[in-house]
Amino acid sequence: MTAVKKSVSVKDVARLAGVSEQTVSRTVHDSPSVRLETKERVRAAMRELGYRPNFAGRSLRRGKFKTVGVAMFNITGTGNLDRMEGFAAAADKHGYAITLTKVDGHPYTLESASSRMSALPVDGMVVIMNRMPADFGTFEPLPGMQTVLVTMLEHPLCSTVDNDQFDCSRQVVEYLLGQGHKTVHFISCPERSLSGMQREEGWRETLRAHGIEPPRLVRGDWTARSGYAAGQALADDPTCTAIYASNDAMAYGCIRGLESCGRRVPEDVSVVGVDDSLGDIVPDRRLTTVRFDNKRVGMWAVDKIAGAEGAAPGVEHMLFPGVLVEGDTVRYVR
Amino acid sequence: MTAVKKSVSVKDVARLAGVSEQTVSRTVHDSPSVRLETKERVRAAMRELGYRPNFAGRSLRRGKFKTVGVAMFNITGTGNLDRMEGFAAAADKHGYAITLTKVDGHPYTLESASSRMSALPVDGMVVIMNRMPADFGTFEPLPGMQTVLVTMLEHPLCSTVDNDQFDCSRQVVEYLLGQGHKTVHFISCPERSLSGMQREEGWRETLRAHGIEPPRLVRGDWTARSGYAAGQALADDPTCTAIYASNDAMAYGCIRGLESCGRRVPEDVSVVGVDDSLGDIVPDRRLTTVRFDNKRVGMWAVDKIAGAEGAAPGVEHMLFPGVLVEGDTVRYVR
DNA sequence: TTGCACAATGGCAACGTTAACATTTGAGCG
DNA sequence: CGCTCAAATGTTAACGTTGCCATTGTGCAA
Repeated sequence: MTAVKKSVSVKDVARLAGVSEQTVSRTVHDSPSVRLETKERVRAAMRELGYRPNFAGRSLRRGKFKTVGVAMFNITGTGNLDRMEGFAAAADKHGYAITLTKVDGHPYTLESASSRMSALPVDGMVVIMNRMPADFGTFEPLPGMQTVLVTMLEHPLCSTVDNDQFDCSRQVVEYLLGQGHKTVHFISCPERSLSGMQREEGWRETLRAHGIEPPRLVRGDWTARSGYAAGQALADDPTCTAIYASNDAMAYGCIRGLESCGRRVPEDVSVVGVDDSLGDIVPDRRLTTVRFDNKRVGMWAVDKIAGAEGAAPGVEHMLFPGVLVEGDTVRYVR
Repeated sequence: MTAVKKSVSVKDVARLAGVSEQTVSRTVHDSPSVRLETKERVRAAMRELGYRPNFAGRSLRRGKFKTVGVAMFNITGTGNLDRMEGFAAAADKHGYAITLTKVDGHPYTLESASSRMSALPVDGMVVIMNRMPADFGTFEPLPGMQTVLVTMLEHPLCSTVDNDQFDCSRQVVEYLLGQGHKTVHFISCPERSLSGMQREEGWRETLRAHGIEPPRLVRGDWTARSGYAAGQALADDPTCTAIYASNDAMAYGCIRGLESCGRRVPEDVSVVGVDDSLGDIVPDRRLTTVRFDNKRVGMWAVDKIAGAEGAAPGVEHMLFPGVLVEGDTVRYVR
């Protein structure tokens, strides 16, 4: 019946409860210096009017948003769901919210992500880097806006966090060498992928560190189909007894490709993947793979921003190692 | 050298440019009633001071946040990534941002999602419903907060949008019957999944509509492993010539399970899945499946909120049909 | 009785922005 | 030359909240 007032403010609550606006504010924040009885009266008034604090007024007054912005160049990508889970969990823990932004600006630059964020109500920002931004070297974060990059590359002005792709390859290669293999073949990925390139580099370096010249790699495109082709291409190479694929889909494709040429896994060839993404999809095999904790990466990024709380927080770089999970696709040789 | 001022406001820019604050504001919004020359001077001042508009001040003044909140009970779930892509894309289109919130409140209720959102700077909210909230029937959206539920169930007070799971099953069953099969077996999913239950209902109803009594279903748990078991369980049933699995992982598992018992797909048994999620993972088969456009669902939800722009927008219910994609796992019989 | 500490509450101002209205300026015209 | 009209710019107030300081009331020691 009554006209719907646009929004209920402390003033309305104060009037109804017969107290000052300040007392309402104090009640909202459960200050100890308000008598319990008064609080009750105020709370009743809030309930009756359906009061909910206005975020804009509060932020304006406090100069803080309690929100972390997440900029993604492309949202669909392995691990993003888990990372988001981590963002959301950490934000929740600190009483923060997450604001998501898709940066499909054609210039793939940190600057475009940053300027996109600058107009949003955020106290800090996280950028997920899948590829190499053109301005990585020169980028300066917005003053007062704590910026965390999700990447292995260290940045002088921004904190960074990521899975340790290099170490991942080291683990895999040394594991396979430890199983008696003389060398490890590699199925790589498109060259624009940062994490893929780091896996490739880790593979190469680790082999070299063991005095083994890396064999010619086979370039895939993340899909099982490309892995299948790679498997067929490697099937008649007698030196190929161990294959490391840059993700699980290619690893699985590779297995099927090898099998299509009469090579058995793991009897003839051992195969290892990365990502642990096949668990619920492939029923009859347990792929040996490396499992990353993307949720933890996401949590670290948000913790870094939300946990800082004013205290000037230094630039920090964090790498989380993956865990090699043994399945049934690797065999000890000789 | 100079002390860092906390934040640069219109006032500072106005002073430097020698104009009023209002003119600065007008310049920010590129109003045509400011002389080009003046605009240039103001813009120069903004650049020099590094001005960026304060979101809180703006929202407070306007009473709008230009932000849509997304509440998820669990972030990790099939299709969520695509839906988010849709949210972000639509938000972008309208100049909106997306605020993500994980509602892991133990009461699985719309009320808890709603109250979680009420403290955030959002103009409307989207709730992704995977299961049935306890208060679905009684829930009332916050006054002034347009609420969209992602679910097939229609709600009297909230707009809803989802993939048409019922129609999906109808398509699959009629397609298989059209291929000459006398009946269609079904591999279902955990009973708490709303979409799964709707697929199940669609399967049952469509068979009945064709005068066929649905055979006993096999209950799975979304994993390929459960599909594998289901395939083995159905392998020696001579009436079973067509199997419809509630997702692709189970469908693929089922195929392998059947094969492990000497039944060939599609020669002996036809298999259809749902989700089109195997494309990049399984190299040697093209599963016949139903493809949903989750991005479109996400876009619709955000469009509904961001596109309304004040005009009292009625409650609306939208279902998007999936598309049956023919692969090589179905065969015409007799 | 006075003075003092402390608990509870109120008043005021300011955060940054912009809608609404007010003012100035200059051009065009009879 | 006075008039109107429009373009360009300025002034004021208000959005909702909360930090700071002031005020009132109450019990207790001096």
